[in-house]
Amino acid sequence: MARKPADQSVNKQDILLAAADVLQRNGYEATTMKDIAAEVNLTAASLYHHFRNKDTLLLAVLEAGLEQIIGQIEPIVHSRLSSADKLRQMITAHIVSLTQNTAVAAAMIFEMKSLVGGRSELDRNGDTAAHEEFVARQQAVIARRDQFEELFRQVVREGIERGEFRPVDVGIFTKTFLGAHNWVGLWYRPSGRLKGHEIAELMADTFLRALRP
Amino acid sequence: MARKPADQSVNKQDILLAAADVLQRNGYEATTMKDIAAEVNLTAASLYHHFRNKDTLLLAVLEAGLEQIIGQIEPIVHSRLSSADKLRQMITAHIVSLTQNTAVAAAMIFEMKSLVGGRSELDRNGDTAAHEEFVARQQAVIARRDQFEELFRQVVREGIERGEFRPVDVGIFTKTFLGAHNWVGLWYRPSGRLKGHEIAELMADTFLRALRP
DNA sequence: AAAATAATCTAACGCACATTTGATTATCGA
DNA sequence: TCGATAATCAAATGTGCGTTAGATTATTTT
Repeated sequence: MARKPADQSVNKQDILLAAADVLQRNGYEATTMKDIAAEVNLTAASLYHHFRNKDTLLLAVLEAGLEQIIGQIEPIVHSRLSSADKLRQMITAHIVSLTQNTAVAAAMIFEMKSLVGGRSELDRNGDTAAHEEFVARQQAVIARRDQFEELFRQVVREGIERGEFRPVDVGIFTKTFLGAHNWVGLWYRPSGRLKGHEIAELMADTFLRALRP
Repeated sequence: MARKPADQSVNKQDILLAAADVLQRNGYEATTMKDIAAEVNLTAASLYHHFRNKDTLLLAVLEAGLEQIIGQIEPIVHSRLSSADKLRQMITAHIVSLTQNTAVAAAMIFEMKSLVGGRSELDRNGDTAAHEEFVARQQAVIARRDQFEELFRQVVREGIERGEFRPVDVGIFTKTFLGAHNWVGLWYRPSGRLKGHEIAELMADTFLRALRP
């Protein structure tokens, strides 16, 4: 089979998107390096030029997805809007983002837990130096996920203090709507009855109503 | 190693519970037959006396979990309560059930999708007879999951017709609170600040408020 | 243009895992 | 009590997958 001569080389970003795609379809364990490589017209071996190993690749997918969404949410928190307006915009941004990249969304939902409790491949081999760096990045992602959640909690708390919202259990209420959001990433289909922003609006209505004093 | 002579034999139910437990911790692909077997003090080979293969075992876990929760919800739907009371009881029953058996809950959330899109091991081997039976059971589980969701939709619709609830998009609203519920199964810890029934109450409050005309 | 580095490939390795085989022990119905 | 069936095991099989080694080609630097 003749090699395509000018098939220009692939970068990490391409691989991350492809990986998210395959991950969404198959889940981490069922996703092979070959699957991911095929998606970008490479061989499995070539991926190791870009990523140390499979676990690191997954981690990079999660990191990228997390930073992307936090980048969208954070400015809203620190704006001068009313708490209600903030929350509405945050909810919308989150859901729209999830529906626009369901691949990354699903990867984050399904694979995040493998960071918390899961045994990773590296656990048994002896490269402790690389392993420790990996564990550190792993914990950083978990911490970042918590910070993300805290952004929402902050706004709910603020709204209660300002008297815009009724007093609710901030932790539970936040987990309630974040759960609803994440779930969207699992059932949303671009071909469905409603678009992402329409779903977002309906859900924002629901939760802002539930917060009315 | 001397065999324990009177270690009485294990039944399918035991295996299903053990499997759900391991599944929760590791996810389907990362769960080995040996892991499950160890949980009930058997060897991997022995599991094949009870289940045709690994896929069938997963399927049985999902079937059992689904029937369990439907059995709890269905009577409420057909009772004489107000729609609001029905919904409150259904929400509570669902969440309490999820928190009482987080193993099965997580398995259902994470592994259900492998029924929809995933490639199962059997896909490539040639036993078409067994394979077709498997596919049939697989589709039955998916259909049953949809029926479960329809029970909730039904009550929301009924409440709107009776004027108890404001008119909402029934499909989206239902997916909203079911998403919130399922999420509970992923973060709930028995050692946490609130018990299952307390969480259930708070969430029911949220959604019933959002439905007020 | 030479040297250095980046990107990719083919081929091979080793291992963990699902599954099969065939034997062994327990239980139960007649 | 005996034959049948259920439940279990140890051992072997085959395969798919992550990963490595080493060579080859492309690109960038000097």
